[in-house]
Amino acid sequence: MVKIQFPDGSVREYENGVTGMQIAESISPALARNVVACGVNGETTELNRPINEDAKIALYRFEDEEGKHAFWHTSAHLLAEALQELYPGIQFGFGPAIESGFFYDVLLPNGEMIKEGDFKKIEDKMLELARKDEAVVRQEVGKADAIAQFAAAGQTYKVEHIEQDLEDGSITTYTQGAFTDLCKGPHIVSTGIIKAIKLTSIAGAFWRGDAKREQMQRLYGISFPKKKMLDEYLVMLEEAKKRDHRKIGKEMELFMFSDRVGKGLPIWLPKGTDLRLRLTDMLRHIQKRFGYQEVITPHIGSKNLYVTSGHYAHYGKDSFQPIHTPEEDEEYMLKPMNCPHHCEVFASKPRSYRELPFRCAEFGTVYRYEQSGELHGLTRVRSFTQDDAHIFCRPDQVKGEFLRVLDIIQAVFSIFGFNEEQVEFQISLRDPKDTEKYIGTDEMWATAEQAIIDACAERGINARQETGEAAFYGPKLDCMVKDVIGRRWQLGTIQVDYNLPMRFKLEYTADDNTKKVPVMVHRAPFGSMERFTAVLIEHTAGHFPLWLTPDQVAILPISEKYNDYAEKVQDYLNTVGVRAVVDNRNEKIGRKVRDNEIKRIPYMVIVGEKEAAEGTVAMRQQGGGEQAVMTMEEFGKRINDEVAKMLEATNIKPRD
RNA sequence: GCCGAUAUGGCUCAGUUGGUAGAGCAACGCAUUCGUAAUGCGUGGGUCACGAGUUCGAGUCUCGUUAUCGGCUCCA
Repeated sequence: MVKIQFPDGSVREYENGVTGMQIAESISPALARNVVACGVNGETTELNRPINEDAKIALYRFEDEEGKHAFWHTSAHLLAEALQELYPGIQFGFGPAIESGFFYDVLLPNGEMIKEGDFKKIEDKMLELARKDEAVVRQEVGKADAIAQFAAAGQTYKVEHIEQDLEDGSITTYTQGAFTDLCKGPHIVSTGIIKAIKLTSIAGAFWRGDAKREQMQRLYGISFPKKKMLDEYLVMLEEAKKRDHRKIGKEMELFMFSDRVGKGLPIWLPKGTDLRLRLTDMLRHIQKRFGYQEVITPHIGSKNLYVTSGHYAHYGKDSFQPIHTPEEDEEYMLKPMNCPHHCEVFASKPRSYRELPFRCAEFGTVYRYEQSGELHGLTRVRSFTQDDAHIFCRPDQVKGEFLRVLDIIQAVFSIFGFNEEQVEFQISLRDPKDTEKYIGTDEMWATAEQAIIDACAERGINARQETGEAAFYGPKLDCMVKDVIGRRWQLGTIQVDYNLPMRFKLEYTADDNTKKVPVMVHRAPFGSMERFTAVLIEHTAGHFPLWLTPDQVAILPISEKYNDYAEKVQDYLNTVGVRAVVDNRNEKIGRKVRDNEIKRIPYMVIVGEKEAAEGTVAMRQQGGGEQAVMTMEEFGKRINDEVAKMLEATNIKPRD
């Protein structure tokens, strides 16, 4: 017989050979919620593996999302249990499982602080407790009892949480050993299968995310059922860090920051600029085919412009403050967005319904005062260039315009090989219960929201819908991607706006000769050149596609005797539009190959006596791929053909 | 902005309990003139982020400033 104790304390018996799945099916749904998976005697196993006598079952399957959640959630409790022993009087906040690992928010008494140097001690204590293999026991408690219980334990944050957020009848606690936590579960059955633990970092976190409340210490950690899995995780993390755009940006000399210029102000170096201009040209080419008209507007604007637009009232504190010119008593701001300028472009002459939609595009550089602690490489900066455009159209044209923008996004993502797993879309809708917060009529909102939903559906985009996330002026669609270590960054956004056209009193003459207010659609499909480049660097690990990469070909002479021929080849290639550099250092060919491999140049051509005599080059593909000998003309054509083929996809036209 | 950590030649990093800086790579020079992931020898290069303080003496200890990193908060 197999005797199994469950999280609620109950014990059941099963025949030998019963599988984890059969056990899960035999118990009540409420209990099964806690039966995430199973492991036997500390060894992980699949749910369908037979379980034999004397098995002490721990419910666990790590690969399963919910299994990870429970495993890491219990690990968070284990952390708290260890901390409680090590630091009497410690206060606990929240301690959930997260995407990779877990954290616990804590506050030591008397202003004491946990330091990174304490990690080893804490990890050891956690492992010591885990080895006791304590059962995790679930218990339902009434609200009054729960408050009394945690008040007695001195847990004021837990008490506050119960009092303010929890309802009587829905409160449960989980106990392992001497530690009891307020928690809704689920958990693994016992702590014994937690075999490898690593505390990863410590950070400040405000209680309830409120910057006005106490700041607690947030301890991050990760745990695994096997030491080997932890090692693999750490190796994976190291590998990911090698793709960090900040590291590669430095290695490839793409961009830099200077303390003297100022934090958050990126400087694009020659190679990075070269790449960015090519990227901009590609987007520009596509936009032209989609009927956008490009404009250029100043980097500053009168403060009144932003007062009119309403941005000053809403976001003034997040902008660089107005510059006062005492001579003429004027105030100017660095432009935090391009929309007001573009409204003025629309208003520059009377508009007819016949010329709508009017699509006004600009690679517009904007300046925003981001909090210093929030700056991050190229992904969060204080000066950046949006691939911005504002579309002025009739309400019935909104859906069509969304479809056209989605066509652009999908085309560009496919050019770079982004797939659905890497890109997430979110539709932000208004909260219909809180209509006061939003401007515009119910009908306008319904039309616009339905237009976004339908447009996504038509283009096969699986978008998450978030109610209450819309801007006060209209619904929007955002596009998110993850960086190397799983942080999410927003790239593109498409937003419907009923507000600005009214504030700027924009109008067009309709077919019935009445004046009507256009709808404005903001769109920046890739967000900013900075963020998009950062994502591209991490996505490609610096191995940019041939058409985009700064140096396409490295020419390696076998010895200095062939430097002249190498330069001749370079001249020819540059003439036919191929970007080639010569490595004329006095080094052996093996060394040159190695160095240029590390520099991530897609093609090398090696030239020596034979090639110089015959006018040929010995091609080598990056990564030790294809090798072949051909004339320099053939090689130039090959590169150009390959580039042309890659860029064919940019010759798209709107489908509707 | 808040919490914590970090700051040493162009890059990556050593530097023991405070005794006045070191390696590898890169750069430069010489030799070599080489056939697909590191040829050898040599040379130059650092106010140890910046500013105060403690001390006979500070890269090392203390305080402040700046920047960066990890989070929190924020993100038009």
